[in-house]
Amino acid sequence: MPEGHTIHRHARFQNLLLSGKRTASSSPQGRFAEDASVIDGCKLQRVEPLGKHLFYHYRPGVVHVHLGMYGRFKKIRRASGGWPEPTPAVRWRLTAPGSRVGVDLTGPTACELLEADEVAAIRKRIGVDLLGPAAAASRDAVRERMLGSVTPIGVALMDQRITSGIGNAYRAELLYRARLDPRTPGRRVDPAVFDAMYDDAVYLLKVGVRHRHILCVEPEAVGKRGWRELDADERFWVYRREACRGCGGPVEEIKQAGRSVYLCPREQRG
DNA sequence: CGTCCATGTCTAC
DNA sequence: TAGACCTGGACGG
Repeated sequence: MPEGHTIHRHARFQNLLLSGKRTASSSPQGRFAEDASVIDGCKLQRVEPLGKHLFYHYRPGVVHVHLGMYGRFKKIRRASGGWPEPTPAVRWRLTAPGSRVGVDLTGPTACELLEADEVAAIRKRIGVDLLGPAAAASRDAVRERMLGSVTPIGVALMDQRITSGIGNAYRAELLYRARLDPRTPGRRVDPAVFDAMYDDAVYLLKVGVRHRHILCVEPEAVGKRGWRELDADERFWVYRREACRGCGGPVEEIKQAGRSVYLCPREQRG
């Protein structure tokens, strides 16, 4: 489930597990084998999340990981007989000799060892990380950019060059929670509505990091007392739903930049 | 077993 | 704007 919350959660966990340690790297699947051999046995200094990207800082270089649509990490545990046999699809196995836990990465769009200038080029094209330290202070600048344009707000929210971390599910849910039609041109969006939606994005992403799922429905709205109690089908107001959880009306599916956006035409206005 | 679909992004036409 | 990348879960037979 790789939107920004997933990436930050992986970074947090993997930092606790592996940072500051000499780590073993291998590529059972083979496509990362050459790069893995360069960093095998080197100390992992830090795992840095940036939007939907991860940077693994080593002395010889930086491993850049992007999960894309299919990528996932799986926790592995060392038993008495050693580490479990990797499936043939494991692109990167990362473990620390002293630890009982490691990770297997499968299916990423990117898993590559980069030089400093290549990392800098990626940073340059990634906008404000809504889960990063500059999120709150960047609201004015992001509002200027999105509301100073005719680009539909639903398209702008997904543009990782402006803000990073929001994916297709959060986009639909943020727009519903703001009662905003995705097709509304940026310059016609009410600034106060935008500010509330921006703060909501930061809030929901944090909820997602904490609870490991995209959760967009306040528990009280479905008669629950906590986020952890939400069932899988109670997480969304409109995303991939037939009926709007709010008003019960039909959810409309439209395409923006090639991706489906779900909205409640009764409640969301431009 | 097969087919379809997906929370993402890049690239070629 | 379509195709490519690449994996796994849901579902049908």
